[in-house]
Amino acid sequence: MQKKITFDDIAKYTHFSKTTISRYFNHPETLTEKNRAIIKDALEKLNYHENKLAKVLANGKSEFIGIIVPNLSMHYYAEMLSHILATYQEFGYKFLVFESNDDPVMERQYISELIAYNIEGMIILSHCLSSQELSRLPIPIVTIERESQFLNGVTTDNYRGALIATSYLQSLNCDILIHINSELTPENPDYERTHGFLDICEKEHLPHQLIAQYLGATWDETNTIYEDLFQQIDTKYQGQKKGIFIANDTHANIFLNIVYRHYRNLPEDYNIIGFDDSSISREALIPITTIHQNIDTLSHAAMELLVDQIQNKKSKQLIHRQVEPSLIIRHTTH
Amino acid sequence: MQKKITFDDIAKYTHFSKTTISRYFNHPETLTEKNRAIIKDALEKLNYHENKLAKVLANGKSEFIGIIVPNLSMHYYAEMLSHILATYQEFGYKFLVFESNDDPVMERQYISELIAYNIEGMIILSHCLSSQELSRLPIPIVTIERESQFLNGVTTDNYRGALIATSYLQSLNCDILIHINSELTPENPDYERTHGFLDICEKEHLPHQLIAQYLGATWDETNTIYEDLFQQIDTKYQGQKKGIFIANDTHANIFLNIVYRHYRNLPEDYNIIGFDDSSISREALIPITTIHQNIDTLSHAAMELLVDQIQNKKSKQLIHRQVEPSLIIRHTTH
DNA sequence: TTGTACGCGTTATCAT
DNA sequence: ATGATAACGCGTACAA
Repeated sequence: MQKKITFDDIAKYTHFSKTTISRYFNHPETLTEKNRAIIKDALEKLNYHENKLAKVLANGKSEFIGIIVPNLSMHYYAEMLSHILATYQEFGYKFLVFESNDDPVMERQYISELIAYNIEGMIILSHCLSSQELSRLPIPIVTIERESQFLNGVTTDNYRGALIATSYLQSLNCDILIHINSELTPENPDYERTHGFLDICEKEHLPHQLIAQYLGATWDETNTIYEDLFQQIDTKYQGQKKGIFIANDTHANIFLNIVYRHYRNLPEDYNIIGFDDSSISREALIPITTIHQNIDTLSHAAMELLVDQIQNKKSKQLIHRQVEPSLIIRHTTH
Repeated sequence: MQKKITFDDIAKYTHFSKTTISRYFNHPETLTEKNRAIIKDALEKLNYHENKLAKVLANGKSEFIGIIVPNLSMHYYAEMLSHILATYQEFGYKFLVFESNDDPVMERQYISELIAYNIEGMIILSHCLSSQELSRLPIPIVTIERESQFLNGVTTDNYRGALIATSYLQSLNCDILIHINSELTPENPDYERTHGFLDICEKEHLPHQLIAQYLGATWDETNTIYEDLFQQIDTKYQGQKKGIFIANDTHANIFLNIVYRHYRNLPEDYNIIGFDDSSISREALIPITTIHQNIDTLSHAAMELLVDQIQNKKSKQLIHRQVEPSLIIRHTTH
């Protein structure tokens, strides 16, 4: 492994000074064309590779952004990370990635590691540290789809999504509208799905039931819970046309499979609608009608917000951006 | 945003020299307990945060590892990334992540960015650059489950996995054994699944068919192709007990859904076995029998290999580690 | 046990 | 248009 080539080497080789070499990269206009060519040549001959760390130390801009996701086993987060990484093309920021696994202690450690590397900003998707705590950190932060009272953040307009889902079920002339979700507090953006469902049902006086309860932490547990829920719903609303709006696509898929296993079919009186438009909704046994979350727009908006904060160090005003969801009609609604 | 505190500030505050402050972190034994306390105190009072970039510049160890995945939409890669990130706890390395999306031009750019940040090593899961090209880079590299002729790498023992799958189907007294996979070249580790299948079938004189063809690039395309394949298989082997070993769980799930939609059931004479033990195999309509790839072991082995290379700069000998797969019997085999 | 002086590879300021 | 010199924040001989 040959010794690393530095500006000094190039300088000696070309009989210029280090400064001129630096300028070659940062202000090439100020060099004569001839000298530019000479330097270009030397760079190739000596096989120079830039050292960004030295650059960072000298000018302070690391071009790093830290990102903390709760996990990568849920496609939702994996897909979000994927879109965030893709913004490299547009913004040039590199990403240092950590998985929090809902451990606040580890998350704090990750954050201090990140800060030690002079990251210019952070994107938080995990839920285990409050926005209040995070807001005290000395770097720009943007959250995605999480509690964000004290921080800039982007979320899907979940309230609107719930409205779209519910009124679509209504338009299908369902006899009973059911929403299944976890018990949530209003700070959580997901709560707006429940909120929207209830609002429209009450305003329009639609027969409805809200099932808000613990829905399991593992797939098996969730499956068991939904089997139970299915029994309840199936007997309670026998013969009625049911419109079931479920918290997310993963759960909708579980429910769909249970119904299908029971009836060897999805009966006409079952209408299921999920949320997220994640891959499972497309790849399910019967492609699932769902509310599309524009993950691409979400992640791009997050990066825009963050880059803005990084560049204009001012921005006292909190910004919360909402992204419009849309209805994807597939085959679990008739 | 207050000015950043440095060793100099701490030094002035405590009337020690910078060196002593440095030693506080790197060789605390050499300080008296009393002085350690004084410094500790000052660090807190002034709210010091370490600057790892400066440290890296001074001592050359960035504690960065670069990692390039093909994408994160396939759970396989997302899960692998997840396990690799988790090794932070054991090895302390931070990860700079890029998604190649099978673009060799971008991948080369990512790599030079990574090298510019003095990464100590790289883990490659993407397929678009040959191990020969990669082996010319001036940093330690380990590959996971890909062509690795000129580089250290870890793979699942796919040959063994195919043997296990096939002989399990044989033990079920199938009349015909079928393997569905893409057309692969022998350098690709996945080829060993086909290789193993053929070997055992021929050695034991088992009736078999190999379907090796293009299987689609999008989910829709793949689905269409498998619908076609199902028609062929279903008519050709009517009444026979079929043992179908499919390239991976995602495809196995697609095939399962097609069969189920057709028969509203999985008939006794259909035996399906996937590969990977990815989440979809557990969460399918009927949990899918599959070959377990130990992703945890794979990623850990990869990190061990890499850390080894980083520490002992020698290692001329190429190392290829194979990880044992195992059979997970679920409900698509009878 | 502690301090001095220099190096790591850039950028920035001020000259020329 | 180009150069000399001093940062950036920390590690490490070597000296004391």
